[in-house]
Amino acid sequence: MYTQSTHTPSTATRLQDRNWQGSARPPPEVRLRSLDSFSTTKTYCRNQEIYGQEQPAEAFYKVLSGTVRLCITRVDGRRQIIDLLLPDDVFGFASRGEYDYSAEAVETNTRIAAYPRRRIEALAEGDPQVARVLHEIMCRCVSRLQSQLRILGRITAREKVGSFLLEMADRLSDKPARKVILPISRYDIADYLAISVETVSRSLTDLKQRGVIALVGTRRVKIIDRHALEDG
Amino acid sequence: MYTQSTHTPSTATRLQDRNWQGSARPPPEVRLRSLDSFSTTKTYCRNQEIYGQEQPAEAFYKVLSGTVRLCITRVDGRRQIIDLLLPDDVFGFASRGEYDYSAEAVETNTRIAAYPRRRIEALAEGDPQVARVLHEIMCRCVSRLQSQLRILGRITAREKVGSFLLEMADRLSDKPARKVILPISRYDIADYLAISVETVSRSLTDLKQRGVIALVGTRRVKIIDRHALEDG
DNA sequence: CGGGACTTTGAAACCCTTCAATGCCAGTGG
DNA sequence: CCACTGGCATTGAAGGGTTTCAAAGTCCCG
Repeated sequence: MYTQSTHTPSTATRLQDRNWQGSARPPPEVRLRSLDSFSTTKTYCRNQEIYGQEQPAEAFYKVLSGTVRLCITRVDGRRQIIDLLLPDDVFGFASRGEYDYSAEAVETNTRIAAYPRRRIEALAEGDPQVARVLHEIMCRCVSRLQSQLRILGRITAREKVGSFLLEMADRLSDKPARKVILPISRYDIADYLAISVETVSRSLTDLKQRGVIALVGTRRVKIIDRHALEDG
Repeated sequence: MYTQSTHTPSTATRLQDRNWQGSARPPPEVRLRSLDSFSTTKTYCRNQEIYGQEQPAEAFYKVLSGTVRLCITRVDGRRQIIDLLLPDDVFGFASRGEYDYSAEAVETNTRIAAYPRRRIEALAEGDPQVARVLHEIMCRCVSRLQSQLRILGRITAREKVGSFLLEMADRLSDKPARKVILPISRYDIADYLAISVETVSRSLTDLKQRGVIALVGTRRVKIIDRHALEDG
């Protein structure tokens, strides 16, 4: 089902490897090599569950490569994607001891690092740097969820799809990019934006015909008129 | 415009005053009286701004009484409410040093405690308990935003309004309550659920006529059929 | 080369938005 | 005391966007 490997220094991954933001005085770069000795890396298959809803929350996870979706399935069978995790994103927070949503790998060869919650939290008790990094990670998570709320709050499907494309372009690249390779299918986009698959497809076709974007195949998107995407 | 008062022991408020959740071993109750000596309490008027978008993020805030909305106004003039803060909720996190949204008091006599960010973060550096509480607060924030995403992800307006009523009932009371007093107007509900005011009104009327809820005046809602509200 | 999943397109029904008007209520001033 | 005003809430009707159902087209992988 999956391959598992203990962490090795050469493939070192850190829970967070960036500057301490949100603080007025920019502190030195925080490298938490100490955390990596606790992490375990697994490779997941397409659609494979990383953890299930209502399972005890025993670890934080960080996406090394690939994409992860947090979902919930309603009683009527409809699926909702609550969050989409890209490389370097951290997930697995739970405020009640168990996960509120299930986490699934989107594609085969999705590599995930798992950090045992208790050990990390115990570490944070003693090491302010660890606590600080945890805090920044949470801030990023909040920021990501707020962005998604802003997208879901838009009125028309074209606006939602347009904002989604921009969001992906920004998150998948360090600089403002003109080309995006969509990490998920139309179905996933639909469940992420709370619109039907057909509407997703029609919106993309619409944006293409308006000359706002260009499509190469189904996953490759070129952003031609960024301003039009922002306004809807 | 507002009244300001330094903190006094008699009206002691804590940044967080609950058990450490999300951990396997339940630790003793955490009372952070030390943080309160740094907090400043202000009373805000109806629609008064607590902080503005893109202002430097200099403090965390906790709602003591009343309601706060985090909003953004689009270029087309439409307003979106990204988050709704009720008593005991903490807000004001920023991942880039400045606030992403503006915060406004909903009603007159909204009391807010402000905790200077730098001092709290400095405290957290030295006191693991502070860091721990900060972490739990962030978890609650993430949980709240995910709930809102779940609501915005529903299809029909009736489902959205129904979920919103349940959410308010759960958040405004410790136990599952049958009666809710809505803290915000129809306009605010509309901007929070990303539907028009008229649709909010029609949805409520619809739910009333189906016997799912009862309305006393415009703000008082009695939940009659909780199950129907959950399913939509 | 075939099967299956994914994507696109069409048409009808439905829901929501928009525009418009009315109703309601509290606060204010005559 | 009453009329008036402004903000909020409700209701109606028309138009437009989205969902749903259906079908065809495309891509990928075994």
